[in-house]
Amino acid sequence: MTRGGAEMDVHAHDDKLQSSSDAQILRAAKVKNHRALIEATLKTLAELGYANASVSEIIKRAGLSRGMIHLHFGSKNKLVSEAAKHASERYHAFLEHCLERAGPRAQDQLEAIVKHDLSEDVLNATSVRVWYELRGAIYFQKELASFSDTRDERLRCILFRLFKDLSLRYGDEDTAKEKAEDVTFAFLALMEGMWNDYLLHQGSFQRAKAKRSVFRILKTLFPDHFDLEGAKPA
Amino acid sequence: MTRGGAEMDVHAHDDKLQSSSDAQILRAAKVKNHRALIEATLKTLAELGYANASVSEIIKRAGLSRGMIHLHFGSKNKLVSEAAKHASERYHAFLEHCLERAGPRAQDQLEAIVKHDLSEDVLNATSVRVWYELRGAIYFQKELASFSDTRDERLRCILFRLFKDLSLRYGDEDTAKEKAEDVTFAFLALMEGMWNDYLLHQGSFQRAKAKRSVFRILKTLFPDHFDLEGAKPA
DNA sequence: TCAAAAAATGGACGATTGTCCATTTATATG
DNA sequence: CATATAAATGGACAATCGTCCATTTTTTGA
Repeated sequence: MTRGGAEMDVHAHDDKLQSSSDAQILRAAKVKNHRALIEATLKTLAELGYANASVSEIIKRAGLSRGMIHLHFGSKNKLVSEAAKHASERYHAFLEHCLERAGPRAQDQLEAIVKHDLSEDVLNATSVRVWYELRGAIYFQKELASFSDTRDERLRCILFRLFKDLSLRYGDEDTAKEKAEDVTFAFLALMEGMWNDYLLHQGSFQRAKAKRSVFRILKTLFPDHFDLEGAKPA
Repeated sequence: MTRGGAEMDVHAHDDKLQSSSDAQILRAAKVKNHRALIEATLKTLAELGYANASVSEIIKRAGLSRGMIHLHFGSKNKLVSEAAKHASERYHAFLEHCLERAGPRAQDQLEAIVKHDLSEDVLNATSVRVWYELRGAIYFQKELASFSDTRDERLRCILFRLFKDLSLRYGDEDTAKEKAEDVTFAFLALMEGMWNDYLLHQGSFQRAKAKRSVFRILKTLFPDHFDLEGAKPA
């Protein structure tokens, strides 16, 4: 943290001779505007989509002037990257929070993940739209991949561990491992598919139905550990 | 079909006095160019995404001149709509073909749907990218929804019928219906999630693994009718 | 309090967007 | 073959894009 936090790194046209000491100075207004730009970017992505999220629309929502994007981030693409990073970190942090709050058993942790992914904090019009747009934009703005990739990989690892833990109660090591692999893959696809469905049918999407649907799959896979409401009580 | 096929409807600035008889004349070159524009649009969407699929890029791929889009479709948005319609119909037609070819049992039909959705004809870089881009674009080009909506609804009905058919072998009418509802919902989400995953990890995506994953879920739900390879033989 | 430094502004810039139309080219019919 | 009509062309057009920078405004420190 000697450099005062990476988030304050203003773009450097020639970053060979970064005038060291100056970087320490943090003015409150600057960091506020920095964040305002990121929030405005996410807002714009949600409201207009990546294709229509222009500099003009972003600064309009941020209530700042045109030059601020170049000043703070160097380019619009880099701003979008920072916004993606921010959104990813926020998702991740909330997920960790939910996992910590939940019980220690594998089925409790899994229930927490399902309920997290279908909660109004995560599955809402803004977040899901942003997620969809940024995902699509990875294709022609490769650096966006890094954020979602690390997060997805971490979630995948957690899920695999939990599913393997449960699967071992139903069979031997080898079959449990194979089962856990398949179920992890399917579970991730299932949750992402739910997000897609939410995006497409925001008016008629029913959280309760979605939840019951997921838990029915889990109940069928692990009948001793789940029912249609979630993890079975101890 | 008296008007020579709706696809030849050139935009009409004032369509009050459509000079009837002229519409009959179909020149081969015209319909060819019409199709070329639609194919070029899909190609551009796949290669550059919705955000970068400009008129210039589309006509470059079609090998035609700038004015053709306005001449044939009236506007770029209408061209994109027609392209979406075309892609949707192609998907639908191929699915129906697969269903007809498959055996009559519910498990055979379901196996056909899974294999169709994960086949190289459907799950390929071009088609999936186009699907993703058009889906996202629905948000700010509402008319795009109509095509995917009707198709999705039809698929949903087919799936529900098949799943209910199977579920009845495992329980009474009421529980079977509820199970079928949940499974239909989950199955659709699962397949869409697979498409998402394919899009994001085209390099490492494994069809076989995806297929096994889906069939494992189906096997767990309907153990008498599926194994890890697909429908159980008779 | 006042010069120096940092931060923010808003317009200029060339490039590109989608739309449209005056021409040109190709085809069909008398 | 000549003429009418359909089809295709490619540039003009205003609007908007992202980038950048000469200014102005604000804050800092002696």
